Amino acid sequence: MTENLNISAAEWEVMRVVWANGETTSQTINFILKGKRGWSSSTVKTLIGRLVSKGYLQTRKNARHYVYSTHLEEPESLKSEIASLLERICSRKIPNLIAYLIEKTPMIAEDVVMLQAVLQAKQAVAEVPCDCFPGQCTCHLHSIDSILSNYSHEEKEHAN
Amino acid sequence: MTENLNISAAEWEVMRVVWANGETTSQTINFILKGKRGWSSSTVKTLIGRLVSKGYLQTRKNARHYVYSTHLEEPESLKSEIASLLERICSRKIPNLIAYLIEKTPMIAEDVVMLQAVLQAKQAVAEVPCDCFPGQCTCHLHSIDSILSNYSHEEKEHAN
DNA sequence: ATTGATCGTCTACAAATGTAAACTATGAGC
DNA sequence: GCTCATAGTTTACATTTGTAGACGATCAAT
Repeated sequence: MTENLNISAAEWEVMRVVWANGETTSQTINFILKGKRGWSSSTVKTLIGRLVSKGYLQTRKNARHYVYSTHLEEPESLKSEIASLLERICSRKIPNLIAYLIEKTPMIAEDVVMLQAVLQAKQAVAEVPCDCFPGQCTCHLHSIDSILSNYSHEEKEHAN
Repeated sequence: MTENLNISAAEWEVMRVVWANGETTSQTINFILKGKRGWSSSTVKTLIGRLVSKGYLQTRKNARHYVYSTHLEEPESLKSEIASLLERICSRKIPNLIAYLIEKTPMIAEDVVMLQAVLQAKQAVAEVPCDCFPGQCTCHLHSIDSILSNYSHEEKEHAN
């Protein structure tokens, strides 16, 4: 479901236009991104081209010219990006990050209620395993020093 | 507080080691990342060097060699990364993303309680403004078509 | 003092990304 | 049918990133 996309930041700007407008002409994309980012039409053409070749945009010939559309969903794509980011920290710390997001995101009462409901339904587990590689998280720190002292004299030569 | 970092994915691996271990020798970083990513010591050296020149790692000469440390905090750095990501969607949709994170993140009862408390304290606002550039979000979609029809005949020549 | 291991700096190079010009094909207006 | 504007394709080029070898300095052991 949340497979690895690779949509660069600049390409994402193009995707947003297509997500917001559905079938979209390059003229529209151009107009919007010239306004938002000051990009020349060449730049936008390149980005569209790359998205097409990556398979993230589809083209359909509409009379004279192409119309672009996408099979990707915006929310799914963002989830995929977020998921990659979250791999950067210990999974045990994710709830703290969520707390931070709740605090810093402005939201209306409905949103708060909705989140309360989600939390209400949340099934807790007995323990969340630390999924970090030893030495990259304090959960596992203990092992590192001892391992290191053995290491120094065996693999050094090949370490070069 | 959450200023723009630019720590690449590979560099982040090095930062994690320093965050987990505090003052760290290159030997330790090397050992851990050779294990986790199979990187040669050259690769790790380059990454350390880049982090030092970007000012994210500090060096201290400890007798024979350097010891690396950082002034950045891991949670702050991740917040900064997340914040940049969230600029990719309409701020009105962030609560949905938070809901998704709550659902998909495994957590213990304590975490759930903690989040409930945070939500309890959450101050809702009357309305969250859509901060998207017109044409990149359905909130503002209405304006685009009309703007576009005017556009076609004035700026086209310069748009080339 | 010489030698070798260690580790920091310099150089290298391919791939991805941001940005854009040049070229080309084609439909629309004259 | 000819010309021009529009928009897709190709080529270009600097920067960042991932990955690593070569070079150089220095401490430790002999």
